[in-house]
Amino acid sequence: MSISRNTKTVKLLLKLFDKENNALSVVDLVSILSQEMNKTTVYRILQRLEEAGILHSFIDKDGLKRYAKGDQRTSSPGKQITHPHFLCEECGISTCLPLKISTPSIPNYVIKSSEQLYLGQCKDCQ
Amino acid sequence: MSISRNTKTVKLLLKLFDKENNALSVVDLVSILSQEMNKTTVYRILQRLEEAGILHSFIDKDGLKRYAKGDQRTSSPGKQITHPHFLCEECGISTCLPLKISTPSIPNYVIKSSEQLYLGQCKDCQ
DNA sequence: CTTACTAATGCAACTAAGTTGCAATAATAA
DNA sequence: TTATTATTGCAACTTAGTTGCATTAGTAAG
Repeated sequence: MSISRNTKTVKLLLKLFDKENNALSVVDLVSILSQEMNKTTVYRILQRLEEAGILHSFIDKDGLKRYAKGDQRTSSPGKQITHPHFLCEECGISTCLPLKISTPSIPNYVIKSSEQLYLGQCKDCQ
Repeated sequence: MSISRNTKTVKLLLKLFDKENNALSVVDLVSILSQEMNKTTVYRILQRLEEAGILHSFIDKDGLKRYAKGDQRTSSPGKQITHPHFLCEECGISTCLPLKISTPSIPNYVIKSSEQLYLGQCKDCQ
């Protein structure tokens, strides 16, 4: 499923993520795009881009939602192609980590997906 | 470091967590204790209990803060005794998982701690 | 190219989580 | 018993995110 209408605002957000390799918080995106579109529009487009599998999201250490490029939807129920995220405690930059996640098997629990956030220092902050 | 004053409200929260083995959201705690204390007090006591190493916290899937029994403070800088948490997508119950977390080593990144949330079904919801 | 349909947008008002300042209260130590 | 000061309650505030609705603008059909 792709986005049904290729509007000016959708194009702007796609262009922004085209050259952005980090995970951006919605708050940042609203701020960056404040001259170009309404905050409600930012929220709604991000939601659609995630449903379309163009972006994926996660909650960071502060409870803020962040978006990054790539698909993380459930392809088949209970199986999620997921990866950990990194958040630099110094500069606040956040990235996707290209690692496979091995889901542990725990008695009495059925684990369907996971959210993993690693905290520390990025390359530039060491 | 322990809590400096053993007030009525602190006792109530300690008693609540004494018989509670799950991780409770602050929102739930404020609601449960609404007759006994002000929501600001709940927030502040939870913060102090975490600083004292009596409780630890994490952010759940919805970006809400949850608290559970036990210490998760950094004993020595860069070393955190941490464990994953589980959140049942059916009933919303959340627990600590008694698992060791193996921190991956990734080139260019210094990883100091991690937050791991597993989602799925708990024993009662299968 | 024009028209009709309706997804998408902007705006204002709202909800909900969490925070802050300050005066009043109540643990605790002396 | 008193003095000190940590803690509390309250009200007002901040901020992330949502909702309803009228207006606008993609898109497909003719």
